[in-house]
Amino acid sequence: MSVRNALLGLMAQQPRHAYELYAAFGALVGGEEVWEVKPAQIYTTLARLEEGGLVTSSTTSGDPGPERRIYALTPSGQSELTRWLTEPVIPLHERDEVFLKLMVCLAVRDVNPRRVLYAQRSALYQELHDLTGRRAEADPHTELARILLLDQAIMHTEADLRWLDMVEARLDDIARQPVPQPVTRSRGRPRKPEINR
Amino acid sequence: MSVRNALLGLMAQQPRHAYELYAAFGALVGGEEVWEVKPAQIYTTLARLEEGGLVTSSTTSGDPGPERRIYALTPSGQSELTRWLTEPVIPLHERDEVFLKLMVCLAVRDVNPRRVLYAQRSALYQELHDLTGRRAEADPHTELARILLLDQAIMHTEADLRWLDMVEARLDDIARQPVPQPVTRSRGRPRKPEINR
DNA sequence: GGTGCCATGTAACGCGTTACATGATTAT
DNA sequence: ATAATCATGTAACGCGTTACATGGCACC
Repeated sequence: MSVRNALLGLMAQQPRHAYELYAAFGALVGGEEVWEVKPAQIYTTLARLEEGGLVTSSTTSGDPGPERRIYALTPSGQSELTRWLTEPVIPLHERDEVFLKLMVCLAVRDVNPRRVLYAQRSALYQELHDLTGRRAEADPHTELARILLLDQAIMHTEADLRWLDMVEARLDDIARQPVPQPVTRSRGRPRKPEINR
Repeated sequence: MSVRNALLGLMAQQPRHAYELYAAFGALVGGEEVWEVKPAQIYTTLARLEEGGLVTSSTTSGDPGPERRIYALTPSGQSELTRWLTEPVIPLHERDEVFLKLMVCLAVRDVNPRRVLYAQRSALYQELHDLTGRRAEADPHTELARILLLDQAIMHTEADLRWLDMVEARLDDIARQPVPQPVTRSRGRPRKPEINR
């Protein structure tokens, strides 16, 4: 979804061909390493956009160079772009993989939840170290995009680490509670099972 | 990816049929409203898991009730589950839609970046208010999953709000800088364009 | 002559979504 | 009766991925 709309923005600047969009996207986000997009995605996305009437393409007999398709926004593509820019993103937190892992651990009692916790924590510390290093190297004058993204990533990672601490504290709490029983599947007409009740 | 693996966990508890997995997933994450999964996803995911040899299904002539397929883990499904639980999640921050919107705004100069900023900020405040309200209502003794997830969401939202403040400060800074020129497409053999250099 | 970037795609798959269809059982 | 929930799926699409294939041009 994001890439699609960013492409609309780059075409709004001026019509471009596919590979140019690929390169421009990399430049927009501050380097291909930061937000990697595969060329294949550009081509398939452009095909869908054209199919949806948001862009049109005109073939140019390359001279010099190979034949290219130049993609340009249609009016509906333009309005789609401003719509995207205007409306806020409803954050889809609440869908976290680490959270799921912990819940599965508590339900399955096959792997110790602390193991998940510790593995995650050390991975996040590693990540934080890496991020702050890259942040320190970035030039505030020429690499605005990279700076903003790294700052955001650092803040999120710190928040994740604090959350892990909180989770561990809660695990300590429930360690002194009775052990939850695994769910038994009912026969015939099963009721909706409730886990860790 | 997450749902797939959580299903493996639920089947590790005991073999289950599709709708039971659907219900168990809802219970696992603390309510369907929290992490909504459509039944269709369960069925298609189970088909892929069986195709991949991670689960097997046995048909039971329902008596009473309709005919069902009971899904159970295979050894390779079991090892896949422990693999997932053991390895940490490398966080894919660095792919944020709001960041992309801001970059597109700066490049396109069609919508004011502050508009994006303010829309996002008020949406996040709204979200934060909503989350803290739900958090206050949750019962720490019976709704562990909901509590953990809400705490996480709250921390992330706060981090996002702080980040928006930082971004605004940086926009103030560059407002006193020379305006970046839009990229012109080169002819013949275009070089990789660099935006907002 | 080879390496590497420019440039264009296709095919197939994974995850998730919406929409649709069908029918059994249970509670009111 | 009828509404809700249980229960099972199919079809088609969107976004993203990996892998593969092809060829031009530039530089060393």
